Amino acid sequence: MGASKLDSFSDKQNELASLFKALSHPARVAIIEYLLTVDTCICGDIVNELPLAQPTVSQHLKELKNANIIKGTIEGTAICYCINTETLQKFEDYFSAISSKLKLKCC
Amino acid sequence: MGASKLDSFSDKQNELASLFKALSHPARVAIIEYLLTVDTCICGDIVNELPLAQPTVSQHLKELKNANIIKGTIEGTAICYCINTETLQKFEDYFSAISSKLKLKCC
DNA sequence: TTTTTATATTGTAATATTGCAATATAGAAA
DNA sequence: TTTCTATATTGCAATATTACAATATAAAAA
Repeated sequence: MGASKLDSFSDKQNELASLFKALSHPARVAIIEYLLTVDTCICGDIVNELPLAQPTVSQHLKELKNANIIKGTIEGTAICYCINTETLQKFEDYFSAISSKLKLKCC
Repeated sequence: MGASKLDSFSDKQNELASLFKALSHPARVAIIEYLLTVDTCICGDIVNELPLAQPTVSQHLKELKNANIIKGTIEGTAICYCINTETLQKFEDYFSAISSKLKLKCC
């Protein structure tokens, strides 16, 4: 015991939980917010923005990429990261649907 | 080492990460979705809805309560749970702000 | 009071996450 | 080619999460 019983839940619930998990660390929130402050995709720089060592940042970037929250395209030696708009849209859609449902009831 | 370096990030980033962490498990997503399917607050029942033992569900409910995502009011022997609309609104606001920012740039 | 019912807490084992030094990889510059 | 520069991978220690049996708590019913 100790591991999550993922099989017991629906694919959608697992997918959503994975998306939230990808944002459940302040470093990864910071990465998203940094990508939002710059006008274009950014090559490099992310390591210098965070108070973490390069392998740690690389690991966080990998998790965000695996969750499809950011995209990374190779640009010579560097890698150009940017936010995956479609995935962010999923979050917005999910919470706006919840919000609509909540407005229909009283508590 | 191994623990998160929470001190290195802003309060807002830590707060957001905590909110996402609260939703980063399929059982907790399932709890939220169950609370959304019923018209009013629900007393009990949640344990029967999930494929997990009572102490495990209780622990997940505690995490959602600590994150202010759900509210629980004592109703005799039972406890009446419902979604905390204000916190859910925070999520919606956050992602709709991100969405607006994303529309202003091209990638 | 005793019993039942609903939920919380404690303790603990299994597993996952976090962070980073060391090292690997691979394209660009010299 | 060799060196530099940017990023990824590996390995491992510290810590956190998940799940649940056992137990505790506390109000309601008998």
